[in-house]
Amino acid sequence: MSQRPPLTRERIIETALHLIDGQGLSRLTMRRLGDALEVEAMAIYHHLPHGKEQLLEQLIAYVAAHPVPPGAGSARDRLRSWAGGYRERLLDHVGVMPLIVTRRNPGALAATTQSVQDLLRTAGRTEAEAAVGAHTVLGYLLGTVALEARERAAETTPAGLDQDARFLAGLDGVLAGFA
Amino acid sequence: MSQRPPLTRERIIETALHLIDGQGLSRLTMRRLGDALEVEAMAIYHHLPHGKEQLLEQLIAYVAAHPVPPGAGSARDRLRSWAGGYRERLLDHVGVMPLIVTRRNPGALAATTQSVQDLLRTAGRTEAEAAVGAHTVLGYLLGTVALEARERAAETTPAGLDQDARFLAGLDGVLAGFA
DNA sequence: ACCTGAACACCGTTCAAGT
DNA sequence: ACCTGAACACCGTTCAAGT
Repeated sequence: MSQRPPLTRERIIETALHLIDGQGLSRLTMRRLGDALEVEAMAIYHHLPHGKEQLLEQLIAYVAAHPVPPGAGSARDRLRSWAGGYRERLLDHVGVMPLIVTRRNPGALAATTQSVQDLLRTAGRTEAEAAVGAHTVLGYLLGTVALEARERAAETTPAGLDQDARFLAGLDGVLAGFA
Repeated sequence: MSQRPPLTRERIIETALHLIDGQGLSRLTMRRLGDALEVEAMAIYHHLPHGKEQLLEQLIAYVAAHPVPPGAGSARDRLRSWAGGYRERLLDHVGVMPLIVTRRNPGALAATTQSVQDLLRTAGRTEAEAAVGAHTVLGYLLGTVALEARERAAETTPAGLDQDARFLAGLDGVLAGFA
């Protein structure tokens, strides 16, 4: 009785993410992850033969993959709402931010970057402009989330500072230059 | 003979940084750091009583502290050359980028951010504009360096992509909105 | 004051063995 | 095929001891 669901890659990754969100990246260990999955740590290696390194790569892919969805509207409007959603996703999983900044799994952001670049291209920008624009928007997004996470950790956020408003104001400034 | 220089906090931190630059963050261990300092690992605790956590905090402070220097010229020119130098510094020590994105030592960027904000303020911006501008420029800088580091790790950088030129083009777009 | 040596709890991973 | 148990090398850290 108390059958546990079968061990799959997806369940491993989701459980690992849940563990990071709750206890922080430094407390994600193979042994603790095994406990959370109700399995011995060594069982994980059967599904992720390259061990923890592969697990971290999967986590990066899982969180970082967030391409611009198809849709109507101006490029600027679509980027604004896409960026807002991406930011929320990253803030929900701040614990994996240090992983994204690592050089592990360098292709994980490719699809996301490409989707922004394609959108700008469709909106009439040259290839070069679109490349610079996508890189700038994504750079702003990642960097700004990192800064916000630090502020929240500090608990010294100046009274009345509205992170949401500041993010949107900064984003509009960036988009004004590139979209 | 072969006297070794006295063990100091500064020497510990610089040696740790050298170790990260050469072998990567994951290979920075107290024992290896001790070896590099020609000392037992436990000796480090006499200078950094809070151990590795404190060491990492010091590394963040050491690399992230890069305020805009005093000088003449337009706000935009001063920010351009400051940002270029900061980017080089971060790329020279990419191994610590994941630490900066952690919520450790959240005050480490305060002086740097403040210096940008002051510069914008002096250049005639309102307090609110300066706050948004400083946050946006610093966010762009950190995020963009993280993306560049990932591209370099991938070795799949599209032929002919000039990271320097793209950085400057993106920076000019950002500065156009805020400085 | 400054450093060492031994010890402890914990980590990622290998490998043979179980079912 | 899927999971376990024991073992190995390594880690951060404590603490008593040396000088």
